[in-house]
Amino acid sequence: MAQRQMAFPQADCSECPIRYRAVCAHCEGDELNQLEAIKYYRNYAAGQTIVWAGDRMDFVASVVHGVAALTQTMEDGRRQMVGLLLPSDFLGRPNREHATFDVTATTDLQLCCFRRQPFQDLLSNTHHVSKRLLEMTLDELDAAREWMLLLGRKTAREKIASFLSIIVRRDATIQQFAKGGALAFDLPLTREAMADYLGLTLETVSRQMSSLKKDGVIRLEGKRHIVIPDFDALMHETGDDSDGGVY
Amino acid sequence: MAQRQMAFPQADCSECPIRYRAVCAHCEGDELNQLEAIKYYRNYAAGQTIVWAGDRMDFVASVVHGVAALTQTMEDGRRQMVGLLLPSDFLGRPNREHATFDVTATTDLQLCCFRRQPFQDLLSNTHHVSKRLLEMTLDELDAAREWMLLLGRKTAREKIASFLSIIVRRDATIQQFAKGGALAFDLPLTREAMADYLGLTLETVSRQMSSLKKDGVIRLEGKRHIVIPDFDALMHETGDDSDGGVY
DNA sequence: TCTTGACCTTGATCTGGATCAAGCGAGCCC
DNA sequence: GGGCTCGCTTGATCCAGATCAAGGTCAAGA
Repeated sequence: MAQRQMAFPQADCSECPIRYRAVCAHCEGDELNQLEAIKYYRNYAAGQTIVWAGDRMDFVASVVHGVAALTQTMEDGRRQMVGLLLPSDFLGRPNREHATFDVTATTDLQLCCFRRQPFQDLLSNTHHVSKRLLEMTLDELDAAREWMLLLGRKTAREKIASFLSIIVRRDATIQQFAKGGALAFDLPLTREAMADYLGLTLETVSRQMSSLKKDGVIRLEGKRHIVIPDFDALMHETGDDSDGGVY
Repeated sequence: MAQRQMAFPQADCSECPIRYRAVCAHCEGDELNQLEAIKYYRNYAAGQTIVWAGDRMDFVASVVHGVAALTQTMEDGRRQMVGLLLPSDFLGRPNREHATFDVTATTDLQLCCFRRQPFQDLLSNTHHVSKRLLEMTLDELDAAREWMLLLGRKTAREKIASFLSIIVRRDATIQQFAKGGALAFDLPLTREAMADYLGLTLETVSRQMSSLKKDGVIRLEGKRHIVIPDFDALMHETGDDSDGGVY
């Protein structure tokens, strides 16, 4: 546990002109050209909606930088985030014309889009792309199941600690400092978006952040900048098995 | 809404000797022989554990009949169900040696198992099997996200109503009666397992079932047999959009 | 027939997080 | 500079669902 091993995802792939490691890591020659031909970039400002649930969606995409959220909203306004997309994550579902969830940019965001129909054609012909996509989908399913445990059974404090540790583990930009392995990063979400992620209200999020701060588990520099002096101490607050889980 | 269309999954595939529609629906000749060669059946009694999280798992499987549950348990005993497998559902993850979650039979259960390594080999060579598996995994991910909304934002009453409607929609054995379209079925889960599914305690499950009964939304014949006189009335209790959702 | 134990129901009470409400600080526009 | 608005914090109060506790039902087995 002392020498924690973290797998930082790489948003860019230096050999790949598409800069989209997730899909094209093993593409070569003709396949790359095909992907190049159907790709284009799109930029969104923080807070902008990319698609609404039910909208026609004529592309699939990969996050280049920034953060996007999938959310569901009930008729009376109750909202639940159901997906958080960080750089290199995949957005959209092949063989589905309409979006199932609202997608919004929670920070400034760049997407690398592929037109859906030709992308699907490529999928049919290129086995390793669909294998990769299956792998990614299975990983997302595992993440969703962890998230379900969080939503169903964890306390507010455990939810906050778990959320912070998830961000730390997934965000490639987080710097690992020398002294004592303290971690520092900016939250990519408002308190309200965190509440939607965790199934809480924004007031409870704020209170629990203050409480973790008071207890020295985190430091807050400004509203968004977090310093974690001792990652193990944070993990201890998550309620998860202490031994790092999967072996 | 009056003439509700339900897609009942078919557990058996009459043309398919493997009786496993989900995977082999479009397999022919040699592929079928390959699947036949690596398949075997296993039976479990209600309550039995199939694998523990972390156990080595040398097979993948399809549910032939009965119901299985994937659950996660925290150190202090809090439990959350994260998957519910009905007939024709798929169990196990290709390219993963060890189970991530506990798997238990919640009713008497028969699995059609395939040895994992040769199944993976088949996946690599047979495009339509891996395409089918991707499709199934994406469906499961969508289901998991609905489930997250339920866990994070719904009230106890809405959770129970949603659970019942999910069972009705997914269970192929449910009889549709002539008069008024009333539905009747046996719950495949104990109150405790329902609580684990919904992120509640078993007492709250029991109380809300009684409440729905008192209000005439459901009838309870014995502990487990449910009659739903008016499916729309039940749907109205779920908190979901009334118009059936996806279009 | 009686006992046992698994499941389930119901009542009384407690509490974590929701809700309602006020105020703060920092950018931004006039 | 003054006034806004947005994001956030903090306090007071409330309540849905948890917890604690008792008892009911039914099937299996002695």
